[in-house]
Amino acid sequence: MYQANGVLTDDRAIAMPARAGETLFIEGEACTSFLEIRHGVARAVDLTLGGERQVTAFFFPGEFLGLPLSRKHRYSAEAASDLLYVRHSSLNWRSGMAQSGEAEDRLFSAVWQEERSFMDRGLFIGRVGALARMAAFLLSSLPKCTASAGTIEFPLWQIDIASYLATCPETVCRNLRQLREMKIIAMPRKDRLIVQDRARLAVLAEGTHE
Amino acid sequence: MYQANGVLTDDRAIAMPARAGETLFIEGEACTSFLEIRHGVARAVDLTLGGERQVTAFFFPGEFLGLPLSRKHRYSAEAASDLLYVRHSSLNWRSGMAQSGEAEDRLFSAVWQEERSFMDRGLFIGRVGALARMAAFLLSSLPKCTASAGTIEFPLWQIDIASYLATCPETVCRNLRQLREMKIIAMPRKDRLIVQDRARLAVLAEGTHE
DNA sequence: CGACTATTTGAAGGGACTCAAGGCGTGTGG
DNA sequence: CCACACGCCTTGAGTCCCTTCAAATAGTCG
Repeated sequence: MYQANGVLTDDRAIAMPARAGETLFIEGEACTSFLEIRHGVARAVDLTLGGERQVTAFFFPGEFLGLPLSRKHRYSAEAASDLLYVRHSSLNWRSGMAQSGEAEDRLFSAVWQEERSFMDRGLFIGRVGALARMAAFLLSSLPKCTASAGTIEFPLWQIDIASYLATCPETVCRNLRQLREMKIIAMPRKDRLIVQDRARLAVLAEGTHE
Repeated sequence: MYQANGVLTDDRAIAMPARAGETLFIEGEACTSFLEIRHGVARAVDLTLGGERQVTAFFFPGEFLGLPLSRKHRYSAEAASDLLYVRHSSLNWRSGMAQSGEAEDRLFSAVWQEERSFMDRGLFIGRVGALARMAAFLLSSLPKCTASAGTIEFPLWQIDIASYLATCPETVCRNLRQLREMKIIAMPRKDRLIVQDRARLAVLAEGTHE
């Protein structure tokens, strides 16, 4: 089924479906496989000892998660929306390591993409003001979503966005409403989004400092 | 100077000094080398388009940063304190990739450590309450610092901590004072720290929920 | 000794969280 | 097919924590 030169990009692999909320893998579990998102969004979840739950990253179509950097999974992953994903064998990952050149570069670029996903969250939350955080998040995430004719599929629950942006669901709701009233975005459906004024969204993302 | 089996752990490598504030490498620069911290603390810095500056990670003795996952450095790094570090060649990194077994595991564990550093920031900032963020940060960072007889070297500027924890310097100062007044920590000098009540520090890190 | 930066402390104001209640959508069972 | 239950979204009001602004002190380097 798999070929060495297709470790990360075997289009013939069969995509598996998952319903929103379904668990994909659990922290501590053996790292026998890693995932590639084909459609929908997955979320990385971290539980602190006190029982607090945080969404630490979102993974969009084309992105990888659960890469076998260690023997056990380093975080838990769930379907944030209905999902299509491919489960790749970690064995092929290791064999691809032995190769050099293009195959090696693809592996590293996948690792960097995963690392970047976690790094981004810090950059978003680090901004002053909940609206700036929301704007920065949208600006960065929307290009990764599947879109058609300007309408972007954005199948995230506000509860997940709130946990990800370290705010409360009410604030997320109010911020989205404000962006709509400012004619910066439009939401024809709950899971559809249109960016009407990308420039002003970028200004908001920079924070309220001026 | 370097040997293949010592790609990441060549103790004979000569440690270079750097003064606090000195730039180690810059985002976008070619990835010809990566760094290992021997003494002191380094910081990863990210500049947004609006000129905002964020400290996105700290790197403590024994940790690696600037790993050559891509051709160009993915973030900037500076000395957060006076520093001793080793500059490793990225060429040796690539050669170590070809090996299997223990050498390969060490490489992956270095990558995971770097990724974890960025992930941790999100987990800290994600907590409710500035005191909880500070407590969680201390609890996680202090074991990585060099210590002797219970006194921990903690050479971080409060301004850096504030940027890292997405708060203002005044709040960092007030939180540290509060921790001192609660007899949870002591600071015999500005860059020295003693944990007097680790258990209560852990309670605070869980947040003010109950 | 003097300039600069970091830390400390105080006061005031605002933004986000909490609490509470109602509306909406989806899926289930009768 | 309809009624109901459940969870998510929405909206409002009040409170508190953190930020901002301001000023004084401590520390560092020349």
